[in-house]
Amino acid sequence: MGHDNLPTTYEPQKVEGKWYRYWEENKFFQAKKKREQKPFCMVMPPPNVTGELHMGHALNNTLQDILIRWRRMQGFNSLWVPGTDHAGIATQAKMEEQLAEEGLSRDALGREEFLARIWAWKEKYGGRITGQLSRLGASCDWQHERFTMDTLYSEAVREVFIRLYEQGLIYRDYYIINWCPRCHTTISDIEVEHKDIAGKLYYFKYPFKDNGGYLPIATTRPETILGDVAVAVNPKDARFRHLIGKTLILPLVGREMPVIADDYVDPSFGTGAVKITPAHDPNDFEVGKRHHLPQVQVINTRAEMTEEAGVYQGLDRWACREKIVFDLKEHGYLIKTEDHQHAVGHCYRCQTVIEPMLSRQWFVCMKPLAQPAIKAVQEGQIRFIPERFAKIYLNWLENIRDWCISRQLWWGHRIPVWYCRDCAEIIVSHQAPLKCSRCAGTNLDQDPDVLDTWFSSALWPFATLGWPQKTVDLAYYYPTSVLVTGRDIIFFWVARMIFSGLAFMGDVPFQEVFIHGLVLDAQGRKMSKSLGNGIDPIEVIKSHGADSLRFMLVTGNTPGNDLRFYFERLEGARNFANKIWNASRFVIMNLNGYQPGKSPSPDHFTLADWWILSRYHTVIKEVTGNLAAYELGEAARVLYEFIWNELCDWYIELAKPRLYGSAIDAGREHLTKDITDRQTAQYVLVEVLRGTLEMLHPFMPFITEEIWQRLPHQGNTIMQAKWPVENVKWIRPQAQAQVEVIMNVVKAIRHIRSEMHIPPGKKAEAIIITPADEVATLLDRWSFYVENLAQCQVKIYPELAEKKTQAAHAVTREVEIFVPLKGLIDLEKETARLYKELTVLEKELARVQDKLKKDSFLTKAPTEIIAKERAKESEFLTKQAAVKERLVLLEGKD
RNA sequence: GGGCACGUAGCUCAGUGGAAGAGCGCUUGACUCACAUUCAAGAAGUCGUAGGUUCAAUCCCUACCGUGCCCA
Repeated sequence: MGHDNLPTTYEPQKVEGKWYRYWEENKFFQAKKKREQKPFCMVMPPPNVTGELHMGHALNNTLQDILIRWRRMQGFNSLWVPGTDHAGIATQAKMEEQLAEEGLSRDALGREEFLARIWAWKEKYGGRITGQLSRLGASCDWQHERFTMDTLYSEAVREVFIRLYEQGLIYRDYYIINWCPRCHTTISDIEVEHKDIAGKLYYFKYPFKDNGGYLPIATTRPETILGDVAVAVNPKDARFRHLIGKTLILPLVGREMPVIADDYVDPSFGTGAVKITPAHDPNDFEVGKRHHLPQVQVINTRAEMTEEAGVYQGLDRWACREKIVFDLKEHGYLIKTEDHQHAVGHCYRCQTVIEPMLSRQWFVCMKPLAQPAIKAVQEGQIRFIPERFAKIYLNWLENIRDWCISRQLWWGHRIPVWYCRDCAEIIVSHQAPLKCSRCAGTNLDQDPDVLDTWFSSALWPFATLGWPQKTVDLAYYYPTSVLVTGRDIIFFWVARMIFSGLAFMGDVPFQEVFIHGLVLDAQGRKMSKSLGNGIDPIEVIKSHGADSLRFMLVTGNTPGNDLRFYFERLEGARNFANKIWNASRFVIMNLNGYQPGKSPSPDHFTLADWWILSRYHTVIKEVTGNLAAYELGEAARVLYEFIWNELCDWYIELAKPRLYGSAIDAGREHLTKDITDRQTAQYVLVEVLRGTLEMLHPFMPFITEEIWQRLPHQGNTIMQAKWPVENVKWIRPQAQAQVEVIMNVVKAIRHIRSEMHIPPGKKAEAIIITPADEVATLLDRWSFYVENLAQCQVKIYPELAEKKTQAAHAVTREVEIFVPLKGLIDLEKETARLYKELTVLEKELARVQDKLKKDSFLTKAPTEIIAKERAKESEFLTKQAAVKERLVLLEGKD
């Protein structure tokens, strides 16, 4: 393959689409039909079918894609099930907005027509988000794509409802529910967001019927006074004990109501006397039930006052509040108002203040379902990563309340319940019954409501695999391996999948739950539509490439923690891609004479070869280990550093002369002229680069495929390359240590060059002093490396023959270096530099010696630590002596 | 009120019971034949505060301060 067509800058836009099509057309994403290998399965958290990809999706799917690509390369029969969710409230709300723009409403349209419109919309735009996932590189099996409203999926939902009903775990009852007046539906407890609001606490007089006195009460919601049916006090509260059983007259309304005693009342709050509104407050509802109080509904589903509110009927709840306060004040009932911070429930979707309301709804009885779900996590059948999320999960399930599952929406799974108009029988059935099972009447009405969207997504891990049918997929892939999801939906989704899986499959839905954080903006705020601070992943992909976005999202991120989106970091990722591109370009351009399939004899490996191979195998070990521990960011970091700081900065530089074939030093021609040496370097470069690209492939799938295809390789795609396996026989600590000696020398000479402003083009002389034969031999054998990398001529002596002042001095762990600089040495500067070094050395030395002086250290610390400290001491002493001697010389001459 | 997380270089974040790390930014020098989306060198941190455990603490424990999130 020619290299003329390789531009110096990597252009992701030109390659990403091509490879995704290639992978898809060749069915590389599809799980294998043969079930011989071990399975690895994930189900994708389904995004809203009509939604668009946001950064949260990008992060979530990047993490999943990394895992699935890695496991696939490891040889697991891997299935990643994609799909979308019908997202009841969100989708319906969007459709209603659209209708409003046309001057229409859902009521005007009617249920059938409304649903037809949503389906049409879904058909038209439903593929958008999946298309966007493709842009990201998601290697999910599109043959397995599911939608929560698919016919078969709907069947599973009905099956679950019916089974739970038959087990007595689903019931219909009157209860205080959370009503969103804007979404016009009930929502469950966890869909209510409690926010502290600066409100007021109003104190009113409630007069007694039989004398002129009054009982003071306090409330934050005066509009609910109209629905009051009692005032409660704590039975232990001495202030009020004598009043229990007396009758009060409700101001403005004139209703007679009792003073009751109930433990629920907190004597320290307000006046210690609490007005009771059973139809509009969950606690009051309970109190009302205990005391058999009536329930007076004064606020309707539009959050306006009902007929029961008398003259206030038709007023909006807030307007009514003002009016009531005004009227009570007029009539002398207002005692005072105080500023008061209190938590107010808001709809998680539209942020409207929730109205607690008495209503008849369907509920799932949670306690019996929660028990096994608690046990599964406690006993380790499911592991949370990071573990702390298990506590959050358990705490929630242990305090679980029944789940309100009916929603007053049209878009969703219709509740499979019919009511007989003639005998009020309730019929639960898969299909519409023809006649009543009790009275045989035919006047049947289906419940108008639909199920909470999460009721259906709770079945995702098994319904997508074919449940309730006993499919091959279900038997093979269930329980799935790991669920990857955001920490914001542990309650909504993770917990519900777990108890559903246990209830219907008799087994956990996944073995591990990998929780990630949220993507925040640069200021650390949550990305949101209302703030307008969202960043569109597709725009990022267009400008920087999907690989850069993925790499940026995965690095600098630790499990469970949030991460901030920085364009600077995105650029860093793009630069990394470019770095890889150019390193590969270098290798590809230097493959003349490369012999495929021929591995050189180990005799031909140079020190550099042993070193990089040793490092490479260490990296394999680290990356694989990090992936297994879900430390994806750490794995990415290891690869980044290996590629940039070792492969590029050192190995490629060391390999250059061997490849170019031009002798740097005539005396060492044997090193460069040797065709075998050239081929050895090529071999090592190709092996290490290809293997590294393979490890990087899960993180940056596109660029790695593009390059891999251009490198000598076997197979059709990097996706199917075998994941590199660490081989300890290649790990050579000695080679690593030796290269480190050389690197230290190179760095020291470069440092001198830079400090002394020796022009880069100018060759310097480097006199290396070392009494150690071993080090001298090493540096002599590979002086060519030092000369090449530090632009100098190396001379090695056991000791300094002539003490020169006109030379810059450096000391490494192993050697002393002098760079003679005739007339170029600024003695003052050099002396200052040495003093600084001496200070540092003395500080370090003092610390080490203090340690070594202590008996407790010598007796209690492990021997290897003591040995290490002693080695440090002698090293510092040597260095210190060298620097001191140098200073004496320079200052003496001065 | 309860719980959890975080507090490390100017910024954003890794990390570890035994000599403080990266990226970006900053300073200096260089268009060196893979790459200026680059290379080389450098400055920069009482690892939130106070105690405790330990031979040894940035890391473990306790309290406190600050920030964020979740639950009630």
